[in-house]
Amino acid sequence: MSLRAGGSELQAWVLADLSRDSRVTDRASAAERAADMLRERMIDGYLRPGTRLPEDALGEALSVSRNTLREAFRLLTHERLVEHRLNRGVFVRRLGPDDVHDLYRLRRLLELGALAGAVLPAPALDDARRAVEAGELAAARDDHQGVGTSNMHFHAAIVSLSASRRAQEVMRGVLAELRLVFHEVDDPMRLHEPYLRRNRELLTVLERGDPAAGERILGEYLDDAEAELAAAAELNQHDHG
Amino acid sequence: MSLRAGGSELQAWVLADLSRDSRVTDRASAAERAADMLRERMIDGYLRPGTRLPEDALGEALSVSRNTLREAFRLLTHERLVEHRLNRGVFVRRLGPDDVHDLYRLRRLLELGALAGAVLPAPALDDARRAVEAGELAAARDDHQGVGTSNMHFHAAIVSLSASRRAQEVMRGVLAELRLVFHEVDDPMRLHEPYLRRNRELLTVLERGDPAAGERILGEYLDDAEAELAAAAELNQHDHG
DNA sequence: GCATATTTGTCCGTATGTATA
DNA sequence: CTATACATACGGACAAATATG
Repeated sequence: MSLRAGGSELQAWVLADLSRDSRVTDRASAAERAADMLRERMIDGYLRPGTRLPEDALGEALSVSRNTLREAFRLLTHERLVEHRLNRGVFVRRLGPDDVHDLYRLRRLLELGALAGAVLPAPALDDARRAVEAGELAAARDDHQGVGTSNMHFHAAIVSLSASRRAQEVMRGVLAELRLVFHEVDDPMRLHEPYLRRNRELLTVLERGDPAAGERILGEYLDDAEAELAAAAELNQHDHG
Repeated sequence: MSLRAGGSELQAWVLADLSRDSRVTDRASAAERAADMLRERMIDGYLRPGTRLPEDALGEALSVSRNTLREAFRLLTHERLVEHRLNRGVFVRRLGPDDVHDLYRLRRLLELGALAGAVLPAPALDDARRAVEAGELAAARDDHQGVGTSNMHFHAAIVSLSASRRAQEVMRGVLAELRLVFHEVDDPMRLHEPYLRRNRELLTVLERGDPAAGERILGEYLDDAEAELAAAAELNQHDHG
């Protein structure tokens, strides 16, 4: 069984055991749990940009009512992970080059600002080091997903040098949006792999307590990554309208 | 009639003609309109921090169903303007000193970063100039509310130098949260008035194309404002538990 | 500590408006 | 223009949790 839906296909196995995704099962409301499950599927690439999310099929798969699912959609809409087309339904967002440029302008404020204001050495560098090591390990195992994830963690750790919870939360949102573009790139490994060396290099100068050198390295990384992702977004836009 | 609610009192006149607040009546959904009205009441200080927002009474006052109002609550929760206590209801948020410090760390990233990356002169400086002039006019008229509002607009204009839509949106959220603290200060005029001169000064050096001097002035402003608001938040926390 | 009243959390059925075929 | 499909919003129902006396 596969649910044809608006041009993109929603494979049944994506929905398979969506209802028992027992990470947060308690504490949060039903809507938040539903949003958590959908967010995870988007972040790990199973729900690709452009996919339509029909209320009835998803509600059934998640074992929640339509109202509850709509609440989950609202949450995801505000995270910009899905978009609401008037009277047409909810779709996984597809980012264009403009979005990529905007996201990277914000990343520069967050990451370079956090670096400039950091007092080194900081506890957050431990998180950064762990992320670098995890990335190198994942690359050795040819684990594309893992390389991407630890790259995200590394840059999230950079922002946490700012010691602002809200800044970290904004960064989480930025990275979640960017994930949507990562999955449009044909070879994610080729995208992330060259950055492993730079992350290591950046970590080294930060541990040496040299934020100025860090800003230079980070700035170059952001420029390159922005260009590559913008190209991917451009390409994808022409492919699928 | 006054609705006793959990310790804070929800005066009837606050709700009086909440339903015909005819600014955005079309285009937006009922939930968004309801959220707009509530947000406005919080921003202009009629709904004070700690106030409980009962679904029943508010739904009636806003002429929306409970489901729609709950959706409005969700929007405001995401903006951190209200907080949801499970099975206890929704309350206007009360910020502590920690929140103030966190918000100012984020402001520094956004505002100082925007300044550092700005190419001057920029179109956004027009917005900044208008805000400065509006602030001086409001002060001359002893319009406290107006002074505060134009100060917000001025700093929003600073961030828009970053040319990032998302950064501006984050800044809007930050300023909305800070409003909640402004209303805890006994004399809002005393809070904002000394900053009028600094805003004018900052505008001048920016128009001269000197971002470095701007960063110094802005940095001092942020330090002073943070200290004052943190003190206000501290005081308030002890008053109302 | 207990019983009652109130409020919230969740879900359903339905009526209305709007876009698309 | 009609018909269909869908989103939007409403009102009601019931269980669960909480506040009140």
